Amino acid sequence: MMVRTNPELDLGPRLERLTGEDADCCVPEYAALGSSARSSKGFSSALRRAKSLADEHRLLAVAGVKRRRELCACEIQAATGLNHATVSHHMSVLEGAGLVSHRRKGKWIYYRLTGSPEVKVP
Amino acid sequence: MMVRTNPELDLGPRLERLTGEDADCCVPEYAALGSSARSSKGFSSALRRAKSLADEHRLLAVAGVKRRRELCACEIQAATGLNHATVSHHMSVLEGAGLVSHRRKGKWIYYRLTGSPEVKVP
DNA sequence: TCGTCATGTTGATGGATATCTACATATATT
DNA sequence: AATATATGTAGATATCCATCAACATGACGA
Repeated sequence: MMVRTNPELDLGPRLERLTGEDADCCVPEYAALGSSARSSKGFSSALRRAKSLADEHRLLAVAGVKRRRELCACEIQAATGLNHATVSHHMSVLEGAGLVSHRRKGKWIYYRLTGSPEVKVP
Repeated sequence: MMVRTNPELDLGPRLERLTGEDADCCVPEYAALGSSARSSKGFSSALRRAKSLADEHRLLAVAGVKRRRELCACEIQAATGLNHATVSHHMSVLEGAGLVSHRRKGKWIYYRLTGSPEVKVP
């Protein structure tokens, strides 16, 4: 049986270090990786977008707006079955994350997508 | 000044009904919209993916794995600064959402992405 | 201007979850 | 076998947040 590792899994220097004399992989280098990724362009934005979609009712609201192009708050309330106060809260979260915007038409406030409702890891 | 609404905002029958004699927009139709979107293909999957990315440390772990192609648990621990038990919990959440998989190599367990780490609203 | 409808805001609360400690399991080394 | 390292699991706790009732605001019509 081959001992050789799958070349696709070969990570070069790091894996060599891991399989070499010093097997300690928890080096300070990875703390830097963390802070670099955390401060990368779009990290906090992606986090807020993910948080805003990480709720069943908010995801439902966004899915509904995506289908109908725009929905007023009371339509979203009917679609979700929630109290109007809760809908208002959810929509402000989505708007704060930049996923939806609103316009007023008389008594109604219509929400629509500001762009493609998706989250990409930076 | 034109009273006509922006044609891009014209929603046809629904908007006509809204501006017509019957201004009630909270019709049962929208409850059906909700249940249809909720049961649509990929809704629960998208929800779990969004939930799994809606945490700073999990998003950081995924971003790190995306950059390095794979990371072992202790490297993720170093990158996040968390307790190892917390890292283990987070990685099982990500794996449960189908975002990462793992392989064992000796004492270490390496995590990698199963695909593109993103969330799309169905 | 008064009443009604649609929506936003505030405050309280229950439930979800991120986190850690302590213990258990797996692998490798001596 | 015994020890050390890496990781998983269980339970406890603290924090976050979704939800609603109550009140406030804004718009329209009588």
